[in-house]
Amino acid sequence: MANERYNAPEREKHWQKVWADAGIFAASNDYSKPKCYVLEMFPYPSGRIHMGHVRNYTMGDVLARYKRARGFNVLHPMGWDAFGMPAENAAMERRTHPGIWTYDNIGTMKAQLKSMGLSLDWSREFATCDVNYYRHQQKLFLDFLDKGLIYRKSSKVNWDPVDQTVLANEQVIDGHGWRSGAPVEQRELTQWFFKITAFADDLLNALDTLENWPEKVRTMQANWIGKSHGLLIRWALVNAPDGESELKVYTTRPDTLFGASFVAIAADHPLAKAAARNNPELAAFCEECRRAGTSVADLETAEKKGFDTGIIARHPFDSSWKLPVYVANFVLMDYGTGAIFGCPAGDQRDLDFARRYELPVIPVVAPPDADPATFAIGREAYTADGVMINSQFLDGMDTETAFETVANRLSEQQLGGTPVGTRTINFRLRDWGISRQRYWGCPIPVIHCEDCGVVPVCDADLPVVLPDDVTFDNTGNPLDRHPTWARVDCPQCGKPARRETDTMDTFVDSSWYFARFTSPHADTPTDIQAADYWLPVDQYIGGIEHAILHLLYSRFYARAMAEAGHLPPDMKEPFSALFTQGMVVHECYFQKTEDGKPIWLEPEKVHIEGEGGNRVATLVETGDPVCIGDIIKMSKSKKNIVDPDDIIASYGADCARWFMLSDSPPERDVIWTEAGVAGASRFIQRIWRLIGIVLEKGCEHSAQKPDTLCDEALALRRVAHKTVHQVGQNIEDLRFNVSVAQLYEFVNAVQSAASQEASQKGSGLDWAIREAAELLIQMIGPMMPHLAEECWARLGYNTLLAEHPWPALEEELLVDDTITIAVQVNGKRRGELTIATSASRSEIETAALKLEGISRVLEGKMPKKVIVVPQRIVNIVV
RNA sequence: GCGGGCGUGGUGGAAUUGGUAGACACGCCAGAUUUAGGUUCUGGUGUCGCAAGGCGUGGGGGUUCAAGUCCCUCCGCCCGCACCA
Repeated sequence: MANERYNAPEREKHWQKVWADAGIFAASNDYSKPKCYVLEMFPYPSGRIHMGHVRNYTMGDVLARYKRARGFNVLHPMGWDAFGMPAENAAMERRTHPGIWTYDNIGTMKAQLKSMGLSLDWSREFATCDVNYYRHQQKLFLDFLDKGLIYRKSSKVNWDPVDQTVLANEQVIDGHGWRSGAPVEQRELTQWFFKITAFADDLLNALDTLENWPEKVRTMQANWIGKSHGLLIRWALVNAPDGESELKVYTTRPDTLFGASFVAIAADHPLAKAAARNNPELAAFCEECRRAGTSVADLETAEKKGFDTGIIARHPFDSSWKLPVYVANFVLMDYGTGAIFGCPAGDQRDLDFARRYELPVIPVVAPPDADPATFAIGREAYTADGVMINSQFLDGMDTETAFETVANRLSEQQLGGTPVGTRTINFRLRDWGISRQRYWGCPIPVIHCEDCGVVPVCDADLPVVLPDDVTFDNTGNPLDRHPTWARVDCPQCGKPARRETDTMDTFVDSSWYFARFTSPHADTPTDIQAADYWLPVDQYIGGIEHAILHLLYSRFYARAMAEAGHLPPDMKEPFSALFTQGMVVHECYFQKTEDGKPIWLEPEKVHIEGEGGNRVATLVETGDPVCIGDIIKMSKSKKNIVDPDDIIASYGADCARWFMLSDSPPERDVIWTEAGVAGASRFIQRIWRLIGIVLEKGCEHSAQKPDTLCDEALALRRVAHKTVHQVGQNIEDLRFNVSVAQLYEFVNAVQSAASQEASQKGSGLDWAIREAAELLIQMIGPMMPHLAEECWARLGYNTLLAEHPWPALEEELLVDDTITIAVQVNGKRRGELTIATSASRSEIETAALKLEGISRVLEGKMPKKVIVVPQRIVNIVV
């Protein structure tokens, strides 16, 4: 028996069935138990799972299994982020329905996830395209609308004229639609918006409370929210069209007001539009501005250009000081007021602009160490703080004082009966436009009536169900083309009216799924008691690519849901800890065509020999040479993909899981290699053999702990219990790679103890080896659950390891009687000292000075100083 | 430009948060066993040196009894945002 290999694929299926039949991974509704909610970002059902999923879900599963063993009531659910454009595109290509494609994929991927042996509570599974999910999303929409958290406005959108749909900014590539390739147009459309800006300050401030989030994500969100303190200044205008008398300008640098040499407005600014009506040249310039500037490359190379409108602005502190008003291509309509005052000395863009149009450059802030009399601006603006110069009553002040002084003066100064300057806080964050002209999304539950306007669908009429009889043989939104679906009577006046045919952005679906998992079958969106118990998510795990959108939207949703009574009132942050895992990367292989273009090759088609820089790749079939490319993220286009199914079928899920946890720290990219998988597989067989050896030793499952233990036995117990302690701690800290290393080390220790022939009866070594083996199996349980379960049974247990508590530590074994520490002379290691752990400083010092190697180095010299850090180190200074 | 991160053997990476640098794994070398099939076992493996011993965590400088870890500075790489007034 012991010589047989462990047949992972076969035994894994067995244990998966046993777990499923026992139903042990369903979260309990016993709210008196301590809870732990472990969640990995749910997948989009694109077709098949990939190695990124394997890594993500393995990490979550290790934590879930570990927490369960530690006595927590664990919620570890899974679902599907199932609405979205790919399903519609697939429907168009395959002449099928998006729902059929989506649910097919879910079926496939669910089977794949099950083959990984994840401890998921499948009883809570849902897809966001299930009516029973999106009906509640519609209810949330209506309640948010009622609370004033949703509004409708006309806004500019990216419009793909071929696909007849709105595109998100991410879907516009170099000014062209990512799918159709058509030049994207800007269109004014009336859209629904979520008032995320109402929470801007809270979303920013609360970032400080998210201690268990990566610093990077918090910074990215803070930058995205983009809070700034400034002053709104009203400039009096002369010669403006339509008798316009003033222009509002937002600035964060009112201190530089005396350095102003022009005013600039965005091409879309109402004043610009008004001025352009009687000025074809200006109109053409504005049009040019609108067209440019979609791609990153454009922005980098774009020169600062402007057009003098002929309008004059009067300086707030001196009405005789007249500044030209330009339309400028670098002023954005949707930030601040769409208008700036240009201070060339203090802003690089303004300086570039001023040099081009030969406008004055007046230095107003001098560096603290510069001579104010001679300080001048050359090619670079001075943007840092300093001392005010050339600024009348501000001269000599520091930047901050000057800011305050200007703000105070302008708030007292009047223009047309109201203050010229108002202190303002400005955010970069925009409200979230959620209208999409697509079919495969959650219908927005409102009705448009000619008489009553926008009328919300009554609660009783929910859900607004997507019609199944739609066609995808044309572009645009199939809901618009449906003959009857949109026709409905107005709930208020009863006259014929029309349903909203836009659907919600799919980011809405994923903004509250974590809350729905806490009561997936409730008749209301959430069950407050369940939500109160389970939320927040204790550990959320997913990719960094969601650092802003998904994670910010979810934080907004938690607040909005609390306000609408769907979450406990004090619930704000949905995810108390966030972990962003690295990608799975793989070498890519290619051959070159005659014109030098690469033809990418699947890894299994390539054979590699040699090592390091001498590696040679050839085509398996023909032996033709193959080029080895970079190590990059697994992707279909580069074909550097390894299919999880293939690995699980030949090596088993435990092997894939173990490899994913080994070596690379979880936040860093992991390189998938054949050698690494083989190593993991060898380790599985090694554990299997080790258990065989332990069983042969003959120590019974039920054997009592002997009264006396030999030194070897005691030493093994010490190692075992220390390892249990450390592996547990490292799992909690998500340092899986370190846990893995400790387990390797432990297996080495157990194996070497087990191979000792000297273990006589009565020494207790047999018993200690048996204990160590059982502890080993319990420790690998969260990581390689099938192998562990199999070994657990082999060791004589007829209970499930998956239900077994984490081993209890014997604290006294964590501390050794003796310890070996380094002895340094002048900071260089010259010897080692093994001494009682409890030894005093003077005992350690005496023993260290007596060491042979030390006295030789000292050559009789008297030490000047001896530093003793008990249990750490001795350093003798001569 | 702004922000975040990283730099340790041939490779992935450890290092109790200032205390024996290179744990563990991969790879490689030598030997043993078996030699059909991702074998197994033993030993070695930072570097220079026959050795004693030097030198070693991107470079340089500093603090300290002691620095991979802290400070300054320079270099290199990766990621995110980007005309944000």
